[in-house]
Amino acid sequence: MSNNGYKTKQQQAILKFLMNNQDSHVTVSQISDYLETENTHVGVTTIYRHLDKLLEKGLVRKYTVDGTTSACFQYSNLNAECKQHFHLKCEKCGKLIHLNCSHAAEMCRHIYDEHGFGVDLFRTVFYGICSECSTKSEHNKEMVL
Amino acid sequence: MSNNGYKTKQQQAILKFLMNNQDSHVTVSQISDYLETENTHVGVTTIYRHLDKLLEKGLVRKYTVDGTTSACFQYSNLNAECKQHFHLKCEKCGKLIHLNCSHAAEMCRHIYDEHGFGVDLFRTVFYGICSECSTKSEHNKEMVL
DNA sequence: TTGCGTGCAAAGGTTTTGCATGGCA
DNA sequence: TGCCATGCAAAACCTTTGCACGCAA
Repeated sequence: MSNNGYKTKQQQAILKFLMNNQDSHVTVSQISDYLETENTHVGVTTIYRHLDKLLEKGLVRKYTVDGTTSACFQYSNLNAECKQHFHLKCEKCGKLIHLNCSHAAEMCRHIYDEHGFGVDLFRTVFYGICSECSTKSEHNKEMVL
Repeated sequence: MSNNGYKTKQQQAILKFLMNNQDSHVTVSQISDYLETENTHVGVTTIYRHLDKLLEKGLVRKYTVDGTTSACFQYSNLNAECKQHFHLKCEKCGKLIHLNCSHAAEMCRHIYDEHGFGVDLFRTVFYGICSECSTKSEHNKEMVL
């Protein structure tokens, strides 16, 4: 069944990098480039394969960001709790926030009860600007509606 | 300033197809294939260029769906109202629902007031299963939590 | 030793770019 | 006529696959 497979240097390096960057999303080439600077060459093929495994395990999330063409990945230990709260993602700094909020949960129930739509909390992400970024850029307010 | 550019056959054909399929998202190759069956050949380059323009104008939305590799586009006249309501997208049939719901608006305000996060309603999409699809597939219920 | 993990090269796709030609206004 | 629009080919990317070799257990 190969529950976890072998423990290899490459696997550890990738996972370590992802965990050190939980606050932001990274692309495959960013992972590759970074590891290169650490004198730890890992082929992109290997990176893709590990990300696939991590996705299956629910340890990373995969995003497609606005104008970019390549996929972004972000470490996020998706456990049972993540089915019950929302995810907010800052469009500025990329931070992922796990929001435990009864208001949100209630609204979800409302949408299901009244509008018949079953929201997939695993998949749904709220995009916007986090509090830090919005105070940081008071001068050039962009899209904070 | 080329506010709208020229009106061409290709442009009209693409827009017409998108408007006739507002309920679902389509890929560039689907657009191309369809136009081919209509004996209206339009190069993919042209399709990409028009979609870019339509995106800028806010007349279409761009998605990346689950396991697929190519981008999906969907006609959706984003007007001022769309800044004030939520968008629900069915993962099964692709339908896009504009949800005017005071509960949702209230929750948004709550998230901003209490959690300091300014939700970007233009960008945010709720993924899930719509009422029709959920009743349709009662037997193999998948991810309606 | 066994079999998964790795990395290279190549393939497969999607999207973009350059450039000559076509067509709207 | 003046420009933008178009389409082909090629380039540029991103991602996946095949296969031989490496390495953990």
